Amino acid sequence: MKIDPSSPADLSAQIAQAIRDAIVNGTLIVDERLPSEAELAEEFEVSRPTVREALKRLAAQSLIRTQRGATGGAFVNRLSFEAAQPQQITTSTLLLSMNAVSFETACEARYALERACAPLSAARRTPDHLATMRAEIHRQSQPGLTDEAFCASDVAFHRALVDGAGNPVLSYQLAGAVEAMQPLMNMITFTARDRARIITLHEGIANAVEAQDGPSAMTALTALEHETQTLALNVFAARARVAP
Amino acid sequence: MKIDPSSPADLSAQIAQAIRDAIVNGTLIVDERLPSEAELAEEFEVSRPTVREALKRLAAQSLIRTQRGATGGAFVNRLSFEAAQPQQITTSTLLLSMNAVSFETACEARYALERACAPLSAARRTPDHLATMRAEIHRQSQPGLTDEAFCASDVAFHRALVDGAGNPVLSYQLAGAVEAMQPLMNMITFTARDRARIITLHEGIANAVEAQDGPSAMTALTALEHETQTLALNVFAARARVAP
DNA sequence: TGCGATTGAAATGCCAGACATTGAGAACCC
DNA sequence: GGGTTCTCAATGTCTGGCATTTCAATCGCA
Repeated sequence: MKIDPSSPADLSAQIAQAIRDAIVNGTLIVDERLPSEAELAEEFEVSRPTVREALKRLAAQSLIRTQRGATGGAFVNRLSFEAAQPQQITTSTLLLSMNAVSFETACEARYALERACAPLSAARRTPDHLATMRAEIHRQSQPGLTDEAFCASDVAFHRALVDGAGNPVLSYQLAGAVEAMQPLMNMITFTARDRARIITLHEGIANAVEAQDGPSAMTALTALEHETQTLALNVFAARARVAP
Repeated sequence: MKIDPSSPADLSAQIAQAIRDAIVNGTLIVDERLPSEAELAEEFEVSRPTVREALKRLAAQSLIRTQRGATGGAFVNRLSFEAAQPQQITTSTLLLSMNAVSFETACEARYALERACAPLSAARRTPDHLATMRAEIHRQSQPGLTDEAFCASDVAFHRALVDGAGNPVLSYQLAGAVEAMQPLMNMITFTARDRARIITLHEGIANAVEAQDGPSAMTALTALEHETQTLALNVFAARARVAP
């Protein structure tokens, strides 16, 4: 592992990249302890603060964890889906908000991905997943629910659907798309009639998944997408008329 | 923005989180300049190295960029799909390798997601996307191609398919899944007959997309998934017999 | 001999101060 | 007016040090 002191890039960035490469290509394995900060500083011929900046970069990506004390140090982290999830959601949220991604585009992507899960979820869902879906539908029909709570329940419902596919890779990818859309969804106010229609569609999805009928689930998801798109269109149009 | 000096978490992690929150909730907007390191140090009542560690954490996630010189400083980055892509791929790759995700699971997820893109891509693909797909098919049929090059071309083919959907959110999510699988795919050696079958299936996909026939594209993708799974199964079984 | 308390060492977390380098604008000279 | 130099603020880096945490070895005592 070597770095180029004359490169225009920061030394800490180069060091971080060198260690990252070592982790990705398997030179450093999970739970292995890295040399101490002082040793790394000597190896790369830089000072300790520079090494520390590099290690913080890696810690920000959950690639390493640090432990204090005599047997402490920096250890290669086993990157878990749970640990990677929040970062992916933050990134996805910012991508949507900073790139002026339209509601339409985000919504289309989300439902396209969900339809991909539907057949698998229909085939493999456990009673647990079904119970969660039914519970969230019930919550959504409670009167007096705020729009935020309604959206949160909606997310929980869809996550149960996705998790039902029993494929962690799918769950991971989908969670980013679904959760990242929540800020956009929260911009919508739902009337009682809107909610009723959505709940009916949710019930259709739950029924299809319970009957292990993948195609029906996909059809119901398409209907829900159409409903959501129409709803958003109306809300945004109304808002444009009031405050142009 | 305040931090808790008595918290068990690192000060630099707390500071990074505080700034991250400010970016996500819109308190800090794109291209806005953060206070200088010295000012941040004073505001949070910590030293400058601590502030720097926090900033490096954010830089590692491409949330900020720094510029030297008199008018320099740290600026909120416009997070682009292009900048987020490499990080997502690194994370996905490590998730697969560190969590012993089976080839079967990863492959299933990948093709499920691609099938989600197929109808959109069939409807919207441009001549450019079609040309790329045809070009990659042609490359794959070259004799003497290494397995790595064949896989790389395979990835390029599928990326063209996904990009054809014209939805950046989908492209972003899919790129992670497709690219992260490359190391797994590279473990497979392809015989000439394997390649011929794959190329035939690729041609079927390209034809369906050209004819704007979404359902056929999905069917062809399913066939390709089945082919890939069978192939992998045989390769791994053979390997297990040779070196148990 | 056995066990608890003490101490030592190693590591990270944090700080103060300083110097080097960079880059943009201001001031200056021709 | 145009090019050149100067200035200065900001980041990048280093030195040295202290604080804190944690484990392990050692010591003391029963």
